[in-house]
Amino acid sequence: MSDTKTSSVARTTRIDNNRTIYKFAGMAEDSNSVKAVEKELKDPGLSGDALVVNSKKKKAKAKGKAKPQHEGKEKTHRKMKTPKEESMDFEDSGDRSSQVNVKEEPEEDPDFVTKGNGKKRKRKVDNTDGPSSTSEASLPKKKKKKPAEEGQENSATVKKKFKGKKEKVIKEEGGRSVSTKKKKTKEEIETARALKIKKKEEEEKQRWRWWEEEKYEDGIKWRFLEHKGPYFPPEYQPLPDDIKFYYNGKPVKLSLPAEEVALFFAQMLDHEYTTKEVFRNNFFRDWRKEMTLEERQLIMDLNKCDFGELHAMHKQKVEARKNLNKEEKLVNKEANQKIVDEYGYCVLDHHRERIGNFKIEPPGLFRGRGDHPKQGMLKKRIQPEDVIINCSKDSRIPEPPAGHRWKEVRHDNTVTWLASWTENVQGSCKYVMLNANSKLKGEKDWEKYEVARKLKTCVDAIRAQYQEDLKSKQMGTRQRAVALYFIDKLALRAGNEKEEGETADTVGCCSLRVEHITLHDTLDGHKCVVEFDFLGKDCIRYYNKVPVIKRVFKNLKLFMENKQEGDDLFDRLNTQMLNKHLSSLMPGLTAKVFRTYNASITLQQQLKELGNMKDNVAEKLLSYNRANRAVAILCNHQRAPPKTFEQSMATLQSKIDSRKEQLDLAKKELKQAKKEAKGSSDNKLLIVVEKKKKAVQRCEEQLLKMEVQATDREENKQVALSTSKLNYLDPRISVAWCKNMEVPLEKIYNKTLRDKFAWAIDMTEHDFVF
DNA sequence: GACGCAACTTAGAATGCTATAT
DNA sequence: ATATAGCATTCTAAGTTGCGTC
Repeated sequence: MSDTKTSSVARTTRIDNNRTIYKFAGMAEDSNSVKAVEKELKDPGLSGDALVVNSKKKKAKAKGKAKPQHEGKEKTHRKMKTPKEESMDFEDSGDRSSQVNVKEEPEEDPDFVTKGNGKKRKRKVDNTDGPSSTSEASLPKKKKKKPAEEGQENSATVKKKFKGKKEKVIKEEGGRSVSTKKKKTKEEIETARALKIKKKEEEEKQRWRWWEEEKYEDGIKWRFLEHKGPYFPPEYQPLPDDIKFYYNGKPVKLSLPAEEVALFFAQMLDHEYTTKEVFRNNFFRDWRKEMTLEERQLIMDLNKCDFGELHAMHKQKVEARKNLNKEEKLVNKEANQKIVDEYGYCVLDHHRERIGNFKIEPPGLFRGRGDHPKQGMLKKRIQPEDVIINCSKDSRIPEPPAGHRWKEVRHDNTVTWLASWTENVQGSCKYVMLNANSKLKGEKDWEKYEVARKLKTCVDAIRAQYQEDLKSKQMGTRQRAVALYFIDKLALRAGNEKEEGETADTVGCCSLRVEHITLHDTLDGHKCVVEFDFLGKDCIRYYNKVPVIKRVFKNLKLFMENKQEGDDLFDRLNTQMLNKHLSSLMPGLTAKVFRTYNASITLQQQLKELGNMKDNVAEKLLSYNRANRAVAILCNHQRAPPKTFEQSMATLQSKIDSRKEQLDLAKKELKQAKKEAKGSSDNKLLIVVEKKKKAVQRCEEQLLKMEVQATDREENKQVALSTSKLNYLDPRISVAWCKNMEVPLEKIYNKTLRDKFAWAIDMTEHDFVF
């Protein structure tokens, strides 16, 4: 809501991004040719009795979900997040219709055509069956590794260690000559580099190249699994005697369980959560359950509770931890490392694999997103007696903490989890699973992208089909077609039904309700515009105005007939039906595959459009980020603008300004020098001219770099790039792009990402096409 | 076929760490 | 030398999907 302020720079680019997105995302519109429109006009449409009956029939939901949730126009109350910018607004939508031809592109993509069928086919045979294939052809080409090449990354850490040493030396030897120091540093840097390279090589050698192995038969996830069990958080430490809780102004010594929960609340006092009515009520109810009878009789009103001292103590502790000196921090770090070494790894089929979340979640107050009805409830401490262990029969069974036992030890190799427990707030299962760089996760990820690539081969047929289905006599089929149109065009999530009162009120495609869309016959000169406004996953607002094809528009009108706020838009459709239909069109196809597919294909297309080999690395990276951003906007990946955003933008701008002045000065000097050198053959003067020229050039380069950075940052203000990078973009597209553009991969993938996508980095050649 | 649960992926916020500016 | 911006990592909530059960 506060976003109208967005600067023109950001706005322009965003619109650009949208525009490009729609080039492909609107493909469904393509066939909205004159003919199609004419046909539609002739469409007898909704005269069928069945349809009318259907539309009136209330969905037989056991939970009776379709009750209006808000009287009148209270809609805005649910909007927890800043709206998606007006960028999704109109100017750009004009382009959508004008992009009609471009939208066909994937099929006619020069890449696919010019590369020749043979090659393309071969690639398909090679890769499309991906991780699930056991054929030799599917094995990635072996590559010589070049560990030295990537040697950069750890230098920082190693260097730092040596820096510490250096300082010591200087201190001890006081006035030693500068040259000695420098020499030493150089040597050290050399050693550091060597060390780093070695480490890297070591790491590479240790890496399990599972993608070169055969896949297990269906359903089997491992043959051998051994681990130490999860790590439990430390027991509660009682408050020191001088820290007191007050009720109604009088100090009250709480029982241990009540005190622990009180501290949970006190720790959060700076957070907005603790001011919310729902949070406070839930907390208070659960807190009282932990109290002794006397406590419960005394403490009747949360407003009379004074957590001030507990809060202050907590803040002090945080501060103290921050202010630890180097040695103390190192001690802590080593202690943590020890825990990781002991509990953070498991052995899976002869390989040591990192566990993703080996720590049991500590107790605390539940922090749901948005208006969660359960926010503030007590999340209880998990005991070993709550935990199920999963491992090999013939492995060393993990020992429960002293005096405890496990809830159960099982040996189920059709699942990937090592431990699980049931969480008390929502009653759902929590799992300990492997890290993203593990075989189990990586293989699945690879498979995901292969399914998305397979969709590419049949997406046209599927689109044609749902276009056709828009005219179906069956209401359910029509609804399915419209939903699919949204999912494909707008990358909406499937939208499962949710139990009312258990979670925040959020929706996806299939669970859209009539109040979430507004139909405009015309809006700002566009016809058939659908205005979306709803809260999606994590209560992130989705706001978008989209022109749709006429048939979709007409159907939407029909679906909304005789309905009121709170009623489902697609009352004859749910995600199961939708997915069942999809899987009949292509094995493995589900609603979310469209998100993966559209995200990846957008990236590939954007990279092709934006990239310019002549650009310098900074500009290339800006292009990459823009392509990435186009995807993030499509998928509605938002983030809260960084707290320091305005300020950091201002500092950057002032830097740019001062650099500009410098540049002006340098230019003047160059002019002057040229003047002086003119006619003269004095070598010295010529040299001066050259020098000045270089200075100007340098200035220009730096200025450009900063300006690029400023643009990038501005455009990124509330767009989260990481989510799509991590979950939606086929890494092979990025790897191939880096190879083609001669950009070091480290510039776009950090260490974690490189680790996660090791399979892609290893197998991708420059000619990879999604 | 509704329902609920199990298992797994996707998500943004919170926190931690490091490189860089001052 | 220290502060801090910004990236990386951790955390865990919130989705999707498939399956078994009645």
